[in-house]
Amino acid sequence: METKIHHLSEQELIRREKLQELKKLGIDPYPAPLYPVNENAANIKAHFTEETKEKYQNVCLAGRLMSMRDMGKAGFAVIQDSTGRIQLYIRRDDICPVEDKTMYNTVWKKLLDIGDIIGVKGFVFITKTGEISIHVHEYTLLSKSLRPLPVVKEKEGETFDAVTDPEFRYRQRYADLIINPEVKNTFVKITQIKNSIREFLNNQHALEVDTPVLQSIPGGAAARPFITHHNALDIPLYLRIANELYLKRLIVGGFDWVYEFSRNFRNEGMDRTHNPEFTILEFYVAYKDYWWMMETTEQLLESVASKVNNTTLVKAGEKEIDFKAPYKRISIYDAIKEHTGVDLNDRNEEEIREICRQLHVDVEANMGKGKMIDEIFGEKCEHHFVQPTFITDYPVEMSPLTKKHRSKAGLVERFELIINGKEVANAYSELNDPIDQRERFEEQHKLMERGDDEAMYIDEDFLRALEYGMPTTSGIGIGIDRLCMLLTGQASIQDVLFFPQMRPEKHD
RNA sequence: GAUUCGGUAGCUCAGCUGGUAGAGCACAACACUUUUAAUGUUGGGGUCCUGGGUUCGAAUCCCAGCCGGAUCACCA
Repeated sequence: METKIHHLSEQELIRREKLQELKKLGIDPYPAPLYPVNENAANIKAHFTEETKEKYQNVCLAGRLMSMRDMGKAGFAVIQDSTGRIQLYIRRDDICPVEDKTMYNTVWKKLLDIGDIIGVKGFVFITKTGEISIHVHEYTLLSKSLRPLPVVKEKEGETFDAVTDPEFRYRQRYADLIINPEVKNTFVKITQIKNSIREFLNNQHALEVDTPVLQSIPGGAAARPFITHHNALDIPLYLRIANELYLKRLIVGGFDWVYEFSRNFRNEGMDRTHNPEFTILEFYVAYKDYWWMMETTEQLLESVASKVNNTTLVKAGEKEIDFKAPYKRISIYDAIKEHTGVDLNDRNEEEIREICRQLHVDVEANMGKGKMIDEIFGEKCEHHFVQPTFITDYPVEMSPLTKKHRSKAGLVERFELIINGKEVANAYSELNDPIDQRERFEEQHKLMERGDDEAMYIDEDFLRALEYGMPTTSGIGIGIDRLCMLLTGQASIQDVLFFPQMRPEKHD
């Protein structure tokens, strides 16, 4: 295990020597007993005053040493616990009231390092310069750190030597979290967002469920799956690209409202808004349609935004986005008309192909009508929608799981929610006609035979479920990572995932 | 996948038209009992991403590769 020992830097070697010194002094650098913490940094800083100081005569807290300033027979240090940072004041003669000054002169001043985790007991006071601090009368080493922690300094809100290298931050998120406190805040907020969504849904008596991640037919979306193999069954299995078909089976089974935070896996490119695994919240509600779903969606998002940010406004670069309901609704044809001047109503495939040529939208020869319309929208319209906007009534060819529009031929009852030029949600009135569904699957199957590797498989079991009868249902998928990016002001999906996918590091 | 920018000490970075590597912090030593980017003095620390090439000589120029970011393409 120590084959790398000769690659250690000077500072790492010194820390290992200190480790041995500590052991020689009878100090266990990784002690087993619990440490009786009774306070934390944020709490003390929020509540300590001259009036309340009696309550802070005997505090015990633990954290990571972030800076040390020795001044001879006394010194200051800063520890960071899960709530924040607080200063310590430590004096030799408090720590070592007797002749032997080892615990101060040797252990504290020489053998402890930035990055070590220690526990302290003492009382809270305010220094001459007004800093709430802990006057330490006893400390305990709780974990020795062997790797130098990048030191980030700060003065009057200005940060010095911040570690900004994205590679360092994503590969060593543990270190990123220690030294960049705002990163931690982002992830705490992400959990608040998810909790707040759960609260909204649970208040409406929705049921949170779990459905299979390993699926023998990867359905519910058009995407390339990851494939794996089950040894005992000797069958291929796919990591799910969506959970839609399973949630609909549960609607068939008699639940009125089910939801799941679905970790999905898609074997596709990666960039600022795509990670191979990502999270979609899907929910399905019986006896509703996509108009109802638009209202519910805008209520949900307004409620979540105002709960986690105390405002419905968020900044996205230069732009300001308002999550306050209601959101603009526009059909995809009207959106295209608005931004290109072209009316696509009643146009056939060849006419649309010609329009694409005129608009300089690149289309392939094998693209059908629906796909070309989607291309025009994506290229000419989508980026214009900065404020939350529902784009409605998509062409049927793009939507094999969606109910046909109640009054517009060739279209389906579907909407996408666009925010800041990106799709955040996709919803529809669910197709519940088993015969129509079978035909749509068969069309997909033909596409697959023509080589479309994102076409859907025919899922016989799902069809069997629909044949028992599924109520009219509306369902939605909300891209949680993208929503979190918006609500936390992060520009990259890597900043809302603790451990974004990276190429493996080479260790020699 | 394409284009582009980057990779130098533990961290942040400098290093020009080629001449054998530098700062601040961190680290080590000494001093200092209310400091706070603590301070003062002294010192140690480098596979300049990797491999080739050009050259008397390469961190620097050229080629290939690895890793990362950004933009584009595909997608959510």
